[in-house]
Amino acid sequence: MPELPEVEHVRRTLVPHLVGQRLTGVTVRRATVVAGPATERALLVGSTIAGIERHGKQLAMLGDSGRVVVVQLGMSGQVLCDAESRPELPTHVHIVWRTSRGASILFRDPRRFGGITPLESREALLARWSSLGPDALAINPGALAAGLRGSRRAVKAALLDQSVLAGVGNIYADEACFRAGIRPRRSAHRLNVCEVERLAEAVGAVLRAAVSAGGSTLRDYLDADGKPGEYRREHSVYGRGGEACRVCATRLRTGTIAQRTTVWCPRCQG
DNA sequence: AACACCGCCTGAGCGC
DNA sequence: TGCGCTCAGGCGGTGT
Repeated sequence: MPELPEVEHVRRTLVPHLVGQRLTGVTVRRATVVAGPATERALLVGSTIAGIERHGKQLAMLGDSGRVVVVQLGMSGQVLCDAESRPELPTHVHIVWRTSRGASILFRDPRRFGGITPLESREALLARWSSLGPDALAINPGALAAGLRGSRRAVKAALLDQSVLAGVGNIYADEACFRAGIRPRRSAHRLNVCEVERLAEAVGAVLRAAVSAGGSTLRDYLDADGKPGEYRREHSVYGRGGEACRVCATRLRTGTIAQRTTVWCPRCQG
């Protein structure tokens, strides 16, 4: 489940493969993953990739033509660089680009919650991203307070709202609430200044730790050793409902907030 | 107008 | 062994 740290990790690993490279061709194996016409021009064929940017969970490949391709990974999306040509493609590969260096760039997305959105200009990208809140890695207490102000819903629901804060998903929302000592069901507008400050610090700290670890879920995926639970060791609450809190040993509670499974410590999160 | 909620998808994990 | 069930969740669309 890619959230901001996993998407940032993908961005960083993609840069050396793509930036400065020209896209020489594309194979569209499933056109429905592309919003609008899946033409070569829209998919940057003939363009040299000038940079790869990220805002929240969205990736954008910038072509020197000025055109842009936005990639959203959704639940199960991957962008894979396949230098050597394998005999067989993995399953659920929807788009394959070829670069001037002879590499293949695959967009794979089994559940198809993700997708590709071509845009005609960098201005269109900025317009698109302006409807998102500030990037969660750069969040500060003032910006978070502005996003929570006047919202009566649960603080976790607000954290998951990409127009409030871009990049937080279910895992890191729970982890951030735990770190801040805030019960996720609290009404957002009832947090005091001190609590908003703690929450902003917690969101940043949790995400930075995950980014430097290469993304907790992604690393789990890359290991591919069939070793379940390896990455869970890093999480305080996510996926640990019913188990003992690592701080106070109280049994962690599970519930549903904003249609998402939510785990919290009834003692640490007052 | 803010917010809740649905439905899209596949694979893992489970009980039988 | 294998079947059928539940669960996982980002996010656009629709309902209240």
